[in-house]
Amino acid sequence: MKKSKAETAQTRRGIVKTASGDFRERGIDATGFSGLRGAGGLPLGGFYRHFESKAQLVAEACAAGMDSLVTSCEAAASKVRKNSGLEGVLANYLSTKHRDNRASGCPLVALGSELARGPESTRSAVSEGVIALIDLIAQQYGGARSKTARSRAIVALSTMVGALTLSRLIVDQNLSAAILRDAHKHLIEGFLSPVTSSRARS
Amino acid sequence: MKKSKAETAQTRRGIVKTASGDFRERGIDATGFSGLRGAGGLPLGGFYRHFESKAQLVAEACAAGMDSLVTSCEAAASKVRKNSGLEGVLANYLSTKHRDNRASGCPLVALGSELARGPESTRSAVSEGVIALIDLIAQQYGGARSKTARSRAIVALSTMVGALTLSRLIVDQNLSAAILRDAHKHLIEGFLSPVTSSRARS
DNA sequence: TGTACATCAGTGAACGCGCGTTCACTGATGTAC
DNA sequence: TGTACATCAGTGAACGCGCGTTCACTGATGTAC
Repeated sequence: MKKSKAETAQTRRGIVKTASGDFRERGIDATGFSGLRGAGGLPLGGFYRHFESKAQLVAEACAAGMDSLVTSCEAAASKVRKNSGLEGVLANYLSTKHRDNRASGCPLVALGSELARGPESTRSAVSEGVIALIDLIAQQYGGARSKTARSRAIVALSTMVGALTLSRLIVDQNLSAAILRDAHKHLIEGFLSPVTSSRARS
Repeated sequence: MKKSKAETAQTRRGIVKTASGDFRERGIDATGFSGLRGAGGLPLGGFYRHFESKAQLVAEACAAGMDSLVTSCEAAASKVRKNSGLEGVLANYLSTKHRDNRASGCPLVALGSELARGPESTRSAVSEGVIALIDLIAQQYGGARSKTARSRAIVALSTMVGALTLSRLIVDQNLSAAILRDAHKHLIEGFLSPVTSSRARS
């Protein structure tokens, strides 16, 4: 039974959305079609009416995941006004809540090592998201065009990704939480004291 | 045909060693027994004379990978004398050579997202390695006992892991290299200017 | 030290299972006239 | 606007494949006496 164009588009969007969460939750390789079947429980075969292959779904799901991360960071950045947007972004990203919610969290951390081995189609979609994040953070540091602001943003994003990665695999819950706390504190302090470090060079 | 105890131990070590590299190169899930077969090309069945399951091999291979990372960082830290050990560690870790050699590189980055979903047996082995790395870096910052040195070490390791992760998946080679460069520069500058940031707090 | 036997590392075929993908089929949707 | 037909989203069984694991078997090693 054929569905209307509107229904078809909705089915497709549902598949991408649920797959995006499923991949982050359980990993790409480890998630089979039986594990995802999007909105309405579409069976195995119908999948190929919407996507050429699993690889194509992976690419779209990763792109969607990065989009939603960028969107939520933008929202967090604009909500906080007393300090700066960075505080809002960090409070979300470097939280135990984020650490414990893989499915709706940062795809870079949830899928990082799988993505690095993935096809370029996926990696280029994710790369665009990374660049958008760098731009967003650089804006908090004084402007997406400024070279130093971009460098600081790159380092900040690296610290965020690394800290969340480590906090997810460390068994000791105290250390896991300390990693998030230390990274948060460091980035905020570094943000409040502009250009201190390079002056102190020997 | 039974082998001598010495030969048996050597076979086992060979399996763990090659598996450790193979897992980092292609991922744990994606590497089947046909893909690894350690020293001497041991066939599928013989594997179970040495290990209870694939999971056990994974845990041992990850532990071995972390051991070799810690060892190589210790060596790098003690080689450099003019600046400090940190410079040596960073020069190795945040290099394009490390980025392009997954099989012999940092397991945290090569397997990070897979490890986070893995069993506790694997994660606790890796956690020990992380703690050893934090200790090693904290020593460069002034002592593994000092609380601030440990915090700085945690942040530094986070930045290292995140920067390498990002540099591996970014498609644009210029940006990929810039990420490593920026992280390296930031950590060295931060190292040379102790305790600047917290004083500048508003 | 020499002999008899138990151990167990290595061999390679076989197992069930879930994967990604293909297929013929269905019937409502959308289009041509 | 009404009818006739082509399109194609969804269905569910089936495909080949490689996975992790098990198995009966082999023969040299290591041990008991």
